[in-house]
Amino acid sequence: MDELEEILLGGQSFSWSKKEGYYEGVLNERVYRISSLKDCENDSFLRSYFDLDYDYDKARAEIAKKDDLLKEAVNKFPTLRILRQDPWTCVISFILSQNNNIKRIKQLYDRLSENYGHEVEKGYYSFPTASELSKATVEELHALRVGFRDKFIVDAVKQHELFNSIDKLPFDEALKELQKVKGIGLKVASCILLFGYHRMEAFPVDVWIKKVLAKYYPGKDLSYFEPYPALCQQYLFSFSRYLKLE
DNA sequence: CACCAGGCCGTGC
DNA sequence: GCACGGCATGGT
Repeated sequence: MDELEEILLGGQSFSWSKKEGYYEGVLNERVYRISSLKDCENDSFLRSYFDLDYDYDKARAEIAKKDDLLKEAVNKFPTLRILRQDPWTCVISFILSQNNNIKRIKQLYDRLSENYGHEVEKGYYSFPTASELSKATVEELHALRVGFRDKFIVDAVKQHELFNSIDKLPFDEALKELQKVKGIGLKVASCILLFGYHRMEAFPVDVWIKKVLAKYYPGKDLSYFEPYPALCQQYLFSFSRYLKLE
């Protein structure tokens, strides 16, 4: 595994595809092709996107001191970072994510891009904006195989202005506000706040996190993971999947 | 054929 | 407030 694989294909973004020796993704109205974090240092968009100005080494060192499991997780995924993604893209991506797997979420993400986004390079389509997705009907979305999530996407589009006010809200209020949209519950709202608004207080609890908490942290309060809840969560998520916890 | 995946909604208590 | 069944789809 190279240093980008878990960051780009591990379930926080669905914008990227692995090619021979590099990754490519449509972001910022263009196609990016990168093979290492070093490729991102001199591009202002990618520098922010990969959160390159944050001291992950310091955070990792402190997290590794908490317990042996986190130490193993940090060592297994030494370059894992939290991406700073576009909020709207995260809203729809994580609505698609419910009761779904990463591979199929990516398929649906690409299908929405090809059908409602616009071409930025021959054969490459941007993820649709709220305005572009407003053209989609429940029936059309269902025909693209999004399943029961069809009406959730339509509701998110209808309430898209709500996502402009999230940044100003305290964390708990932002969580509540996002859940006014059908199909956004606590977990999806947490993912949107973390990956779309870079709210590092978030601690999304999905089936993998549930397994790792039950097995290794029974009865523990989430405050145990302070002051790096989101990062601890992300390391544990990746490690839980790596271990294939039952 | 089951069972599962970065869960949520509606219902019933 | 909490427990439960149902839900579209495709992979294993």
